[in-house]
Amino acid sequence: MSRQDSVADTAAKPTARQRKPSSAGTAAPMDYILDEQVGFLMRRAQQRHIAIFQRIMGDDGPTPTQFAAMSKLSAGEEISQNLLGRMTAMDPATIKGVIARLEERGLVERLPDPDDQRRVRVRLSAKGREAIPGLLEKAKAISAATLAPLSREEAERLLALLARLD
Amino acid sequence: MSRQDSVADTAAKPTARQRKPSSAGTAAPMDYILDEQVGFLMRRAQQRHIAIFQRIMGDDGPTPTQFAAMSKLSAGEEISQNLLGRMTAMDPATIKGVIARLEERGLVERLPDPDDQRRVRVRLSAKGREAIPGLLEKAKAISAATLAPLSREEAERLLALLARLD
DNA sequence: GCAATTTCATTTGTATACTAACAATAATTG
DNA sequence: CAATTATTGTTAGTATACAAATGAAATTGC
Repeated sequence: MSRQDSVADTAAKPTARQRKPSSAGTAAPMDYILDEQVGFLMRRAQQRHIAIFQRIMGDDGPTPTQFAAMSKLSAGEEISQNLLGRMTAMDPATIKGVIARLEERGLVERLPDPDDQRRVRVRLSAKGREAIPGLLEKAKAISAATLAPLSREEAERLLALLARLD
Repeated sequence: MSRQDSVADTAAKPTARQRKPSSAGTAAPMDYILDEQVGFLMRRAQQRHIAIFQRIMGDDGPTPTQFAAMSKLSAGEEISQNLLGRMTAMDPATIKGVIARLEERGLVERLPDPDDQRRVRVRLSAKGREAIPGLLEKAKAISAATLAPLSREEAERLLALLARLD
């Protein structure tokens, strides 16, 4: 059941352009094709990636941002919450929720920083550390599955180009 | 230059970032560098794109998904809400909220479909139609600014590669 | 013609993500 | 040292996103 093909099912979209006979009062269509814009293509590619992520990580697995935080914490050091957010490209408000949910699931611990009363130090719990090897294995499979439509050279080119867009 | 696989296999790995002296009971770090994974790079590129989008559209402008819906509606025809969602890569639950917010702002109208009692037909309002030319102009600027770090050839290559990831 | 299935839209719940405003604490500087 | 500024973390609010469940309406399959 479930798995209602979300968006990708039977194409309601002809690959052809969105042409419209220049009719009376309608605004001129201009030459703007949504489906070819970088933002739209990135959104769709990410939707597919996230679906792959959830399929491989499983229902009780971490979300992409939760895994990103755990991955950075797996280096072993305690990191302040905000710094961890910067390392994983998350806003302070966003990383707060991510860490809260990881803490609820017993995967990370939050400790006061003795040197700075403002800071909260975050680290993996024992349970979190034990989960890391399996998660890394799955994360590699996720990256591979996401890039599967491309050859190795194409994938390398894509990653290089994406890296320049930030 | 063939640096690493990033695709599937566990191969030899030079250039270790994320150093970790193999200490006691900690899990082995493996060769997984978050910052080089396709999902992380796409998330960052999209964050930048959305920031550009908001800057150019302005504070009272549409969001990316709101604009996507308006862009498809600008062809002039009335479309059912779910079909519009498929055309813009949005879940039925997602497109519902997008259309509701556009309706609150008077940019679209929702009408019952006389031929199908289940359907809601959506179309641009007069105010929405008037806004379209300016929005399309800005949308072009947004795509250009997002791709600004790349040459034209690189941008074309990126778009072609992204289009194959969906 | 009618039961089974599918489609459409909605509602609820969870999880990003960002802005803005805020309080507490550190760091800087005059 | 006092005043200013910066950093850290939190809360509230808005807007995607998707899963799952539901009810109503249309199609189909026999």
